[in-house]
Amino acid sequence: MNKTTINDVAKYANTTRSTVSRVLNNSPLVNPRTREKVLEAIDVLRYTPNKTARSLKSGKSHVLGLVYSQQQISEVLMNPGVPGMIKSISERAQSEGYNILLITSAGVDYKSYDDLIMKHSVDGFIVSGAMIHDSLHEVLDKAKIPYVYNMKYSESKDDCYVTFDDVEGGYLAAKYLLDLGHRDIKLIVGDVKGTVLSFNHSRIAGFKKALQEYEIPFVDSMVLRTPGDMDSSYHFIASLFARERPTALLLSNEVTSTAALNALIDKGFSIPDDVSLVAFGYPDFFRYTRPSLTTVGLDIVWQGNHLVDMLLQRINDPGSTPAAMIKKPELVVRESTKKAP
Amino acid sequence: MNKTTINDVAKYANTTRSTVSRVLNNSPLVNPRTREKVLEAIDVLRYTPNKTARSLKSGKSHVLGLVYSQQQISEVLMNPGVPGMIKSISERAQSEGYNILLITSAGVDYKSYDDLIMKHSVDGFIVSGAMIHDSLHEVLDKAKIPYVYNMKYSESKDDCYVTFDDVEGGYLAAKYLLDLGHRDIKLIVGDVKGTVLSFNHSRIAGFKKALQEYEIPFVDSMVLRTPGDMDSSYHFIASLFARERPTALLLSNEVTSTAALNALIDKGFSIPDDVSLVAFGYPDFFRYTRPSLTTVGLDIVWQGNHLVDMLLQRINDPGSTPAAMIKKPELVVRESTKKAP
DNA sequence: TTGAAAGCGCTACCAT
DNA sequence: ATGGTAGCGCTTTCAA
Repeated sequence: MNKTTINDVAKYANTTRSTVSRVLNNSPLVNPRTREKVLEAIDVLRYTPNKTARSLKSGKSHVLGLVYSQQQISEVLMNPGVPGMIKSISERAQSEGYNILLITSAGVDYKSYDDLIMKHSVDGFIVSGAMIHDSLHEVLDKAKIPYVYNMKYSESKDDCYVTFDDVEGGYLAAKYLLDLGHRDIKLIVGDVKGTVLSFNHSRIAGFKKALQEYEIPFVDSMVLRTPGDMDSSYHFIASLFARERPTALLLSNEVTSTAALNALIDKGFSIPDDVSLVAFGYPDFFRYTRPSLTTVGLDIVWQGNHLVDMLLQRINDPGSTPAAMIKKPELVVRESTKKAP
Repeated sequence: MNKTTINDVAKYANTTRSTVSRVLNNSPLVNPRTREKVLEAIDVLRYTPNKTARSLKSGKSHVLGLVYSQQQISEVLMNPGVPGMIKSISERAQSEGYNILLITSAGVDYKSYDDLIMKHSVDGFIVSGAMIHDSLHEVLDKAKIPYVYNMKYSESKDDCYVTFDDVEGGYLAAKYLLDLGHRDIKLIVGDVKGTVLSFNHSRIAGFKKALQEYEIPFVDSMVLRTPGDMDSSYHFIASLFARERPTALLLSNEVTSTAALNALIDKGFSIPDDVSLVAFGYPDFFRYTRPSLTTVGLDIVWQGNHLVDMLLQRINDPGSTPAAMIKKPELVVRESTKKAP
């Protein structure tokens, strides 16, 4: 450990802690000559201020907690979109003078999670949570710790989140397929502990809206649920196509999309000749599958950056409730879609 | 912020900080009745100890820094293996009572990096670095901050790292292809700022060893360098096959492998009928390509766990230099390899 | 312009 | 078994 403290610097520069501290904090209340001496001392002694002491004094850690729910971490961290978000969050945070503490144990047991939150080691949380413990926001609110979500999580009006317009996303995708003449379309959504997540509800709504424009009645069997992991999804799609022959699939995430693609290829279906595929997710990922997939692209870099910005706003101006940010997704047409057969 | 401090608890329980502290730290030197009262106070007041204060006192932050070099972060964080490693590192660390601080700015400029290191906010570093600043370990050694690498980085004997036996990996892959009758094999390695990384040197050595067993002379053109990003690699492979027709490729990472796979498919080559492919990397990733790829699998979960363990050993027993850990990779045969045409 | 001193929340040593 | 107190390294009044 570098045991050089502010006192060592003061001694070397023939002054006191107070003055050194002023130099460190760019106070104008210090004689240029003294400042010189102090800076020299800092340089010679290779002194750097102890961040922990500063945190204790200021009550701010300049650390942001990035929370992944347990169920997310198992599948989703493998997900190509997540590292991109981690990267954008981390880099934005660092450019603002904050570090990222990665928290992946959330939800394992509630108590440990609570503990972690309450130890004051972070100034706020970015919660990336499909199925975060329900009372999480109560705990956070009670503790007055700022937080932001990557999706609309509760129905509470003053929720802070940065996410995408999934109604629009579902609409865009469905309309595109309908335009191509598809009529037997399945929307495949992830099933998390028996629940359909809010963004999937939105996509379903967008899907219905498009159907309505085409005066096609919605029937329940147009929306199918599958567990989120690769193998389950694979078998789900394979057995679906053993029974039925929809002409187009709307896939709600990267894992399901990959699984569907593989299952269809393995069963001898041709994409897009037999089936058209549209995937929701990280825009670039599906450039690198073969065939490349038409994608409702979610701009994860934008999301990561704004999650940080919004959280910092809440931290710097406690009590403020920044308005949720919602971005329209963009349809990227690639090789996996064509006119209905 | 939860402003409840140890003093509040002491007051509520009609005792002093000292006693509360003893209860918190499970000291036996406290009357059961008093302990009860204190615990009740803690419960009622929803008190949790301030981690920052503890860190200041103890000099330990219970935080581990996970450093990604700038050049890695741009491509490699997108890489499916990296999230797996983050996950395993993070979970192991948490189970040992440590948190992970994600540092992705390393190398942007050396000064900021140095700063970060010196602020004492972490107890040690896990450095995942292809091209970490050369003098990094000098800085760390001078500051007496423990660290571990995910690869053999310097030639120094007492280097701490957890990595894979890449000589064996190169050997396994080459031997397997030679056994299948391949004679025109190219080993494609990433070129990082004009340098071939040590693990690739090892793979080349393993490759040569296998050739030797088959009494095939090694020629330089058997090893080819490509920049690490997806698009460059793609064009590199495409133009290679415009000129030559090797019957087998050894691909040194996930990005290059994906690029090669796509380039070959797009140019109309059949895998494995025209070309056999062997990829180095995260074992599961190449299960999900089509065709799935024969892989020299690197057990990233093992690596992540042991990086944490080794770092904690250095932290808990300063001055100790745990022996490097090296695991033999495993060859997973899948669809991308067959007898030479 | 500078220094002295208090205190952030906690632990640990020394009394009692 | 318990309380008083010093001090971790820093910032920030308040005085000088």
